[in-house]
Amino acid sequence: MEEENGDQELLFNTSADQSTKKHERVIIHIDIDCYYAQVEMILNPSLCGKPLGIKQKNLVVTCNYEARALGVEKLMTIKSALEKCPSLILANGEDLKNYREMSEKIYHVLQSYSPFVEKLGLDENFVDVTHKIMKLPEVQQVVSGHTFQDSDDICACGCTERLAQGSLIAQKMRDHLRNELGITSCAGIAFNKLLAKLVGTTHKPNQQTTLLSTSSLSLITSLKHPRNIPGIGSAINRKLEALGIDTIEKLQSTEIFKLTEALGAKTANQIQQLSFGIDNSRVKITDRPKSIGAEDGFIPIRSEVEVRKKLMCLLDRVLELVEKDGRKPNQLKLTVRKLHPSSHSVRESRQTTIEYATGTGSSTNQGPGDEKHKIKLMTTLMNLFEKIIGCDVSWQVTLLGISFSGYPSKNSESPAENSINKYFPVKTSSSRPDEPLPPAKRGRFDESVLQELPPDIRQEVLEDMQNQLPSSDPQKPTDSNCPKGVDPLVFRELPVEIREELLAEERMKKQSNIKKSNNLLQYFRKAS
DNA sequence: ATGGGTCCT
DNA sequence: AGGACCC
Repeated sequence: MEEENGDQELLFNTSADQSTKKHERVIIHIDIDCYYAQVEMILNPSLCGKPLGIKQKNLVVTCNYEARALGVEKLMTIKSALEKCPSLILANGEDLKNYREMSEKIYHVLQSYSPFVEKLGLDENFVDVTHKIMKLPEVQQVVSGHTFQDSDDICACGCTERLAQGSLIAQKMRDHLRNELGITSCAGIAFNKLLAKLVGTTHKPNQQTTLLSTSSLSLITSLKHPRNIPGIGSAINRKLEALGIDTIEKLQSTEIFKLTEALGAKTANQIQQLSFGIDNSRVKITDRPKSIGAEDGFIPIRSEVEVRKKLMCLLDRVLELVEKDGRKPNQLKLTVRKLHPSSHSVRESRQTTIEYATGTGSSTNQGPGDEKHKIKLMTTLMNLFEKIIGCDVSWQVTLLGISFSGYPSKNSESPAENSINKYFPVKTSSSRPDEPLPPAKRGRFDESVLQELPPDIRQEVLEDMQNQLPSSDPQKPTDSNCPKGVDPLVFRELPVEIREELLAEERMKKQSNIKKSNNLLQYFRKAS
């Protein structure tokens, strides 16, 4: 069972730094260049070559590179953008329909390279292509595109070749997007999601960059400020600043208990790992949306008549999306932004269960049939509105949002005999509860098998694989999984990379019945 | 901010 | 239901 690479890698797992299975995965992050602007230029090619800004309300939310060359920046107000660049052409980007459509086309192109595609917003995708990496007869280490900070040393785990191959796949993806959709993009290639995303931004636009594993600390510390790490937002940043932590290095070296005090154990560990470039989170296949909604912000309104009008408009927009989706939601949420007398605004929401009448298999199309339905929904929305406004005497509302959720989950309760087991009958949980899959076989499956499956079953299988693979599972929280035989108090005080290393070894031991422990763990064992 | 989304508490 | 994060 452990044919090729199993034994020898495990037996010579000596270096604390570049060891065995550290960089198993190959992750590609694809980021479309100035997304909204590109879509508008494709829809209206006469805009090409001219400075173009996309506006929402009184903001330029993004702009093309011609506009950037003239000083326009993202999130400028319309006013200051036009002062900077009087020749700026503006397109309204409040209706996301066209952007959603192109986003789905992009997703489908990427899916043709790997089933493991995760969307982040409308213009970014992570793709896990680990299973596409081949053992090549000859050493092939030509990287397509840029390499981040070329360095001579080669990681012992063999990831250099894998990442080089990943860069070739990324190049093919980007060529495909360009040729089929006319879309230019950037790509980052690395062994985890964090680093793939970060390295992709080092050469923009329309370029790609590969991070070799030996440069990962260099990349992450080049960000300088913790706030620049995806996953560290404004709230965490405020707390870090209260601790005087304003560089990545300080975040790396802060005692974990200090971070835990301020942020809780889970977040503390997560962000300290991020500060070392460690990110074990999986690429999660993006399935159908869990919520479908629409919002509109506006100058303050004060009457229920106006609220009703706004809600009718929003409801029409969101019902169109829900109808297109085809599923029947059973939850309806209203969110309201109230302008508080004091000056700043507050969002509140109320949710309720509904019976959604139109949709799926019904014979009614967009007809008078669902007028009654809309009226019912309007009634429940106004009831929710009252719950929020309630006793307020002179309220002012500056935003309304409607969102439908609670869609049926495909994986309903008893898949017992019918689905996965039919295709993989022998080795599911029943026969040998504690026997893990051989490491060499994990993550490598014959895709032709997948192609044969009915689409719904295929999705189920892929999700199942993702959920079962221990190799790339997010780290379990903290001290509770201190390795066996190690003093938890000692464990807790160790630097995060060492803890990571110990936990990785612990996981490997559980997976395969390794006999010799020529590794870090033994040094931390209590004498027995 | 804008108009969306996700997940965690 | 709110709050954090992402774009």
